[in-house]
Amino acid sequence: MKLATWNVNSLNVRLPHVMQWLEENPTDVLCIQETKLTDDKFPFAQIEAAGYHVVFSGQKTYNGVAILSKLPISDVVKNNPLLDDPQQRILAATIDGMRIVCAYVPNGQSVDSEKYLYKMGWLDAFHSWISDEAARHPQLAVVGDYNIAPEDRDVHDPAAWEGMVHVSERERAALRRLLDIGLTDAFRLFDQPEKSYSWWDYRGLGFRLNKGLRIDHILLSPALVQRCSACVIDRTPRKWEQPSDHTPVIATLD
DNA sequence: ATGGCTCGTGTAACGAGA
Repeated sequence: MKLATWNVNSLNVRLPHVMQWLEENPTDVLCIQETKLTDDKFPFAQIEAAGYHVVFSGQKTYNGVAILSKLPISDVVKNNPLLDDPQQRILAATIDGMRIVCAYVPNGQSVDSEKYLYKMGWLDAFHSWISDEAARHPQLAVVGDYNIAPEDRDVHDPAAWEGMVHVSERERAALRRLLDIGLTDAFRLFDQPEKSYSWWDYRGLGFRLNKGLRIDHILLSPALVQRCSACVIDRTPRKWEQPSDHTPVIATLD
């Protein structure tokens, strides 16, 4: 089965891209971030017509997450029960015996901002909750837009980005703590092309010059690592007209 | 060089994203 994550930067704008991408790339579970839609405006009918079950949790203007699945979805949890967070950034569900967590980690804006403190506190609570989920669910996948580039090789210009939000040591340490629970970055299970990124700035020819960051991740528990035979980033939809600034990451689980 | 582009909101700029 194929499990994918994609920050679509407005599902209202990107629904045609999602539909086209799913047609061309048979995917069993797709986790979406930044739907930017209240639940009453979520386009569930179009998605169901394409043969998917779907659950979603959104709000006005910002954030919002969804899980699309060919197989039925059960035991849905919205948000981290350990954090009182008005922002809709987390959706967890059980599909085909796997526990799937779809997460949109806060951006953080800049290391000296209030939003950075919110990001760090959010990640701390996320770690506590995911520890519980890992203990409860041997087959666990924690996927989404982490807004953290794990290592310098995940950054197009590490010198220019040193200490900045998305690459700061505190953020990287928070991500390593998640891995220390027993999760593995599926992308690094395999040989990958150099300069592989999942996000490129809209400005300044970011994509054409491959000035990107790898900040979208699929983290797998040991039982799912055993099943994982591939993990790739699909740059194709970033080349389409009016693209999201992120592009899908896909893991194959046998 | 602090901009560069794209969203939603709401119908003009502005905040946010990364």
